[in-house]
Amino acid sequence: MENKRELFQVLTRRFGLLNKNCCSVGAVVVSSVQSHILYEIDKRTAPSMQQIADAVAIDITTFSRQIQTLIKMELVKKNPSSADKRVSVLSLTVQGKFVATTIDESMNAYLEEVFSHMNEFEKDTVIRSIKLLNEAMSKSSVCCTPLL
Amino acid sequence: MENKRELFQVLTRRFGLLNKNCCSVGAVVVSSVQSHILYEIDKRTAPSMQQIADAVAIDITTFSRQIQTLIKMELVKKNPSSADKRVSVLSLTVQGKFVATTIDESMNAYLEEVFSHMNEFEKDTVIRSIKLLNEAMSKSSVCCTPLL
DNA sequence: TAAAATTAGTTGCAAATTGCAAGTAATATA
DNA sequence: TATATTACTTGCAATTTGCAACTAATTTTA
Repeated sequence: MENKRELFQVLTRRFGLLNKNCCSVGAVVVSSVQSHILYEIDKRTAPSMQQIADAVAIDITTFSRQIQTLIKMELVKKNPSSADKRVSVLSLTVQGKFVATTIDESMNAYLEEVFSHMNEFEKDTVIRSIKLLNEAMSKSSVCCTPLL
Repeated sequence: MENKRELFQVLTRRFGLLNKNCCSVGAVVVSSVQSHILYEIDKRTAPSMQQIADAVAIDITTFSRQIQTLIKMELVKKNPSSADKRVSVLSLTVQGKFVATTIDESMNAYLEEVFSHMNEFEKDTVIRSIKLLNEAMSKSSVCCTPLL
C-alpha cells in the first residue's frame, strides 16, 4: 500500500505548474485562474457570472473583479440578461475566443506529448482511470467541505 | 478520442479545491502553498531553502517570505548550516510536525474515501495510472517551459 | 398585493501573495 | 587574490484574495 498522497501531490503540482506556464498567447498574458474562466465561458452558452464562479470555484467577489479585468483586456463581454435583469450574461470576444482556443490547443498538445511516452494500452488505461477518479471524487462526501 | 484537457481540468480543479480546504488543524490555518512546504520539509532530512523552493516550484523570494511566516507561526525552524554558512537548514517544530502529519492523514483519509467508491481492480488501475502519468510528465520536454 | 426574503452582482476595505531588481554575505573559480 | 557564483533577504509595486456591507431585481409569503 503506497502513499497515495505523494502521488497526487506530485501530479497536482505538475499540473499547477503547467497551468501557470500555459497562458500567454502573443502579447496577451492571462493568469491560470483567468484561463480557467475563459475555458468555462467558452464551454457554455450564455452563462451567468454565478455559474462560472461556481464552475471554477472562486469567490463571487473575486470573480467579479477578474471579469472586470478580462473585460478591460477585451477578452470577455458582459451583457444584462433580458429575462432577469439581475443577471449578467458572459461571452467571449473574438480575441477571447482566440486566446481560449489557443490555450486549449497548447494544453492538448502538451497532453499528447505526455501520452506519447506511453503505448496505446497504457494511454487508454490512464484516460479511463482519470475518468473513474473524477467520478469517484464527485461522489465523495468529503470533498470540498472542511476536512478537519 | 475524447477531450483530454477537460478531464484534467476537472481533476486539477478538484485537487486545488481539496488543497484549499485541507489546511486547518485546530486553531492553525495554513494556506495550500504552506501545506506543500510543510510536506516537503517533512519528507526530507535537513533541506535547504532552495531545495524546498525548487520542490514546490515557487520563486525563492516568495519562498523566503513564506518561511518567515511559518517561523512566526512556530511551525518551522531555520538554522544556519555549519558546512556552508550561506545555507539555511529547515526543519519542522513539534507543532509543525503535528500539523503536517494531521494534514497528511486527512488527505489520505479523503483519498481512501474517494477510492472506496471503486472496486479493488479499479483502485489498482487508477493508482498505477497516476504513477504512469507522473513518469510520463517528468519525461516530457514540454512541461514547465513556456508553451507558446 | 404589499412587505419580507432571496438572489445577482458590485464596492470598500485590509491583508496576503506575488515577482523583479538590487542588495549582503559566503563560497567556489580562475 | 580578484572575480564569479550561490544562498538568501529586502524594497518596492502590482495583483489577488475574502469579508462585510451595499444596490437592484426578483420571489416568496402572509
